[in-house]
Amino acid sequence: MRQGPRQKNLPADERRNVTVEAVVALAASTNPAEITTAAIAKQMNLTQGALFRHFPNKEAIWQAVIKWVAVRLMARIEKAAEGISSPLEAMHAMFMAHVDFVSEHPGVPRMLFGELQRVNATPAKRLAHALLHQYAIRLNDLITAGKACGELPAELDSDAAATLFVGTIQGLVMQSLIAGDMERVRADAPRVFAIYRRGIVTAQIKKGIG
Amino acid sequence: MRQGPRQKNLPADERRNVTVEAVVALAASTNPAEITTAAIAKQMNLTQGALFRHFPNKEAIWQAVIKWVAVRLMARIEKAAEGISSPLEAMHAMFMAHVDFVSEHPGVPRMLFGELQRVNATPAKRLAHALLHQYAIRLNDLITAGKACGELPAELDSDAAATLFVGTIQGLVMQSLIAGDMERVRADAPRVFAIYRRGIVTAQIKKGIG
DNA sequence: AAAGATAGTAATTGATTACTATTTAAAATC
DNA sequence: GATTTTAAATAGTAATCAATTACTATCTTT
Repeated sequence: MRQGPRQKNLPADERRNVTVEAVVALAASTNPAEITTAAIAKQMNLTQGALFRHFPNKEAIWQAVIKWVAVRLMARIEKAAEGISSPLEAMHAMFMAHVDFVSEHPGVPRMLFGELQRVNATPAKRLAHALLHQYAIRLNDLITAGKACGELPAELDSDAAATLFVGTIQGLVMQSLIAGDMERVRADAPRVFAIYRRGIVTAQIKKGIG
Repeated sequence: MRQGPRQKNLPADERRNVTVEAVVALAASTNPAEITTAAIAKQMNLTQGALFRHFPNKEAIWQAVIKWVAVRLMARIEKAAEGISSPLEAMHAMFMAHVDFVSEHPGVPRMLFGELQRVNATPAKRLAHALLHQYAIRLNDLITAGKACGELPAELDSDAAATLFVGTIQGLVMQSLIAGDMERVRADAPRVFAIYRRGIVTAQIKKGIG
C-alpha cells in the first residue's frame, strides 16, 4: 500500500467509478461494516474530505457500490445462461457464473450480507433487496421452463427451489469466509450443485419406497 | 429519560448472564455491528460504565454471547436427534430444531454472520468458527451412519452434503432477513428440506439420463 | 449494627467517526 | 496565455464510541 506520487485530477464521474472499485477491493480484506471514508480515500490515494466532492454522503457511496454489483452480477449471470436451451443446464451455468463472480470479488457477498442485516431500509439495502428479487424471478422463470420441457418434475416446489439455489451459494460463501479462502468456493461448487441438482430433478417420492 | 424504578444489585455472574440475554434480545431488532455498550446497558437498565465492572472490554461481551449461542444451539440439536435411530430422520429433526432455535432468537444468525465476517480472528470469531466445526462433525457422523445403514448412497459427497445442510438453513435465514419476518423460516423449512433430502438420498446418476 | 466487600452511578477521557469550510492546484475554455 | 471551472488538499467541526475515573449505594458477614 504505497502512497505514490501526486495523483492527477480525475473527472468527477471517473472518480466516482474509482471510488466504487476501491470499496469493492477494500471489502475483500476488510469487514465492510468497518470501512471508513478515510480508509476508502487512502485506498485510492486521496484525502478523506475529497470524497465528499463526489458523493453527498457515505450512504451514497454504498448505494453506488451495490448498484455496481447488481449490474455486473446480473450481466454475468445472463451471459452465462445465454444460448443454453436446457433450463437445467442454464441454472448450472448461472450457478457457476455466480460462484466465479464471487471468487473474483470476495468483498461482494460480505457487503450484501452486511447490507441486508441493516434494520432500517437504507437506499443501499433496498438496492440489495431488488437485486435478490430480480435473481429470484430469473430463477423462477427457469424452473417454470424446466417443468414445461420435462426436465423438472411438475410437483417441484418452485419457491423452495429458488430459495435453496441462493442458499446453496450462500452456504459456500460462508464456508469460504470461515476458511478465509474464497478460491475454495470454486472447487466445492460443482460438488454441492450436484446435490442440489438431484434434489430438484428427482420426482417427489410418494410413500413407502424403503 | 428515566429507566423506571431503581434496580437491585445483581451478583456478578448473574449480571453477566443478564448482559448476554440483553445482547441476544437487542440483536433481534438491531444490526449487531451497531450495538453499542450504551445500548446494551440501556436494554438492561444499567449505566454504560457498569458493564465494564463485569467484562474487561466489549469483545469479552461478544465472546460470552457466542458461547451462550453455541451451548444452547448444540444442546437443542443434540436433544432433537436423541433416540432417533434413522440417521436421515435425525438430520431432519436437527434441521427443524435449528430452525426453531433461530426463529426463537432471530438475533443469533445475524450475530454469527457478523462475527464470521470479521477479518482478524477475534476470540468471538474463533468461537463461532468452533461452533460450526462441531456442527459439521456431527453432520458428518450422521451421514456416515446413513451410508452404513443404506439410507444414503455410498457415493454421496459427505462434505458437500454437510456444507449444503448448513447452507440451506442460511438461505432460509437470508430470506427472512429480506422479508423481515423470521417466523416465515418455520413455514418454509420443511419445503426446502424436502428438496435437500432428495438431493442426498438419490443415488448418483451415471450418464446420459437426458 | 458495624465493617468490609461488591455493584452501580455520573462524569469524563482520548480516539475515531462522518462531514464541512476554506484554500490551493490543476485542467478546460476562451 | 489569461480566465474560468473543476478537483483536491488542508484543517477543521460536532457527534459518538469504548473505556476509565472518583464516588456512592447496596449487599453480606459477623
